[in-house]
Amino acid sequence: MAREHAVGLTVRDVAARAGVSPMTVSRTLAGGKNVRPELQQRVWAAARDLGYHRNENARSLRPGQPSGLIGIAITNLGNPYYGEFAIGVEEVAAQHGRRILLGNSDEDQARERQLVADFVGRQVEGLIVVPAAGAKASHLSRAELEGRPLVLASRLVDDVWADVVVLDDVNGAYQGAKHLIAAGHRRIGYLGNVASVSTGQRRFDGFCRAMAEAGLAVEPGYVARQQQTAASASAAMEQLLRLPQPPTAVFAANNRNTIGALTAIARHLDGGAGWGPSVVSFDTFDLAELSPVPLTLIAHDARALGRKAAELLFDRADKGPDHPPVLQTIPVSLRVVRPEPPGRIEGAGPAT
Amino acid sequence: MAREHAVGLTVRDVAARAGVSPMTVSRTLAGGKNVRPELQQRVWAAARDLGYHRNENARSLRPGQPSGLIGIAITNLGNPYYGEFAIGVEEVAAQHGRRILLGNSDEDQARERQLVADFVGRQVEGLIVVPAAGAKASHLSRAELEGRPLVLASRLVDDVWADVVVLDDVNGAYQGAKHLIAAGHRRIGYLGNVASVSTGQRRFDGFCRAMAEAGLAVEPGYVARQQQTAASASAAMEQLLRLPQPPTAVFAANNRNTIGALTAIARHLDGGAGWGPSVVSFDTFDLAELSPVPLTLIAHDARALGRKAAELLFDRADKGPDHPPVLQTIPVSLRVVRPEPPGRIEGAGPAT
DNA sequence: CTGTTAGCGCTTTCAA
DNA sequence: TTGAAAGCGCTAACAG
Repeated sequence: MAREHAVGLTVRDVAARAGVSPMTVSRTLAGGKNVRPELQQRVWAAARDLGYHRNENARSLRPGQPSGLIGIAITNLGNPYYGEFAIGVEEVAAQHGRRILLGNSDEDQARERQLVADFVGRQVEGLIVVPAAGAKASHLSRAELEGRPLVLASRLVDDVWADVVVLDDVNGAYQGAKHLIAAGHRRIGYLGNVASVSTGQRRFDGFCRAMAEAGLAVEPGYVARQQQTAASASAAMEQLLRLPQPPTAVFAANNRNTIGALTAIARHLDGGAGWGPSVVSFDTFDLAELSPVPLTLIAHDARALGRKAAELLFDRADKGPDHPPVLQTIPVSLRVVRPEPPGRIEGAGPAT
Repeated sequence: MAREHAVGLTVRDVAARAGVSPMTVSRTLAGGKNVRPELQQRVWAAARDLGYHRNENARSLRPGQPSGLIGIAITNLGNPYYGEFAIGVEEVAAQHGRRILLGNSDEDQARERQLVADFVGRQVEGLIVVPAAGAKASHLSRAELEGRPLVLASRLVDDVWADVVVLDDVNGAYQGAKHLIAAGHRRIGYLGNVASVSTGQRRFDGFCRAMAEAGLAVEPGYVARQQQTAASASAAMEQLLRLPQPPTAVFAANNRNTIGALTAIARHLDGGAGWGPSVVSFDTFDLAELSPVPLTLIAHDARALGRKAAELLFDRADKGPDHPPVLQTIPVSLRVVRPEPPGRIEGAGPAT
């Protein structure tokens, strides 16, 4: 228990204490292959007494030795969706004995580029990137990554050679829009992400497909696709509510847009309006049950997305870099939180 | 532009290409002190053409060289509160050119211990830890950390020599409870965290103080302090609602408990009950505006908490390890989201 | 201003 | 089964 203010201990310190050579210490700590059990005991005891921690950086300096690090770049950790995603990655990484190097790109390409470069400099064994809006392939090329495996998560980027795991965006949005149409809605608004984010485009595509199949036009005046925050989504929703003929339902393409929409709708109702539009939301979120209007979620498991991303990374390490890229899709499912009351739509609309 | 599948490039490769010595490359990349501008140009060009990334691990191997890494252990990244916290830390760390090594302890002491040990092995320059429930001082001792600075965030741990940044838990809870009492409430329930988490204890203390000052007893039947998840909080709230004399108001000591409580209350109201208890919530959360009952938040800035934690860490690096530990408090403030209608309490309670 | 030498902590040879 | 030597990529310290 003579654990002093230990700093800068090395294998040699442990070796000296155990009365063996540094190599015996190294071998023991690496698993003990070809080391007499008795010596192993001595080494472990010495390491414990001294409070020795193997220097992982020095260890990975040797070529062929893995660094044990995985780099993750996320656009917005404050979004619980990405928080769950990160947990999923971390879970699988920890199972494989790897640690997470985390960066928040804040939806900024320059920052993302910087993060990726730094991850490479730190010898990460692989990268998992949720690409920022408008991110290009250049800083994600194989050359730039020095051959390290890359997994794109949640969002796609053109012309990048990488494994990809995304939600079933197109189909999910299609199902969600169909759900509204089947309930009788004809005037349907759309609140979504910028098109430079692949989910923004894919979900809008699914929405449009359902509308087209039903013979409904996607009115530009009902579409707002620039909202990255709940606050701006709330403002966009208010615009829709102020229209002479507001939509009877709204498709919100992610949790920030849904939260903004519901906030605006609640304010609207508190203001005395007796009526508010139904909502379909891509993504789940807390307190969905409190929705004052009919609400259906396009639900999915963000943690599973993170787990799958990490699994793809480790799979790639096994398969080698030359197998063709994999594209995995995480399923989504409709979850009706507050059903549409019968006959609601016929009488829908603002009091005139 | 001859950027090939570059892997394992070293200063020597760059030096060869630039026609200089490795030291000139090193000096240039380190800022260019005492290197002729012309040579610097050549070096940068060579590095760019080759796609060279400096090996940060090798760089930090040299004693005195900082690793550029900060370790963070968080209990639950999926909680947006901690997501915001992590962003705050990352922001400040990035400003200082440091990168984040992140681990999710999942409220598990063993996992936290493992994370901390690994962070030390990776030569982090400092650690920021949100201690898991019941975490003890042993694995956070100065010896165990080999003298690295430690900041405890959000929660306290006894007998740990570390800087600390916490929310103003006691006073916040006190103000929140007083707010309910001032509104006329006498039967007040409490939903909170386990006492082995310092916030759980501190917030309960503040609550009790306000109750005592008002001459009100804290009825054990109205107190539930074992909920770590929204689901269990919801169940606890249902219990309270089923009491013959349910509380007219509830103090929820964190966001998970509030979300559970509001969910249960909403279900209760949907079930036809005309009445539900008022709520005061420690922590903010999305969609608070949708609360069906009077709601006041004890609000604070989780990102600021993260920023402050990182600042304390860098301050400590300047001040040296022997200055006495600092305890910083992040202020909180009451925010009325849905006010108490006048005369509500007199008639409160279940229909009999 | 530039280059050479040496060594950070660890582990892969290779020899005993 | 154990140890000695060498070297991973980088940069202080010291020449030149």
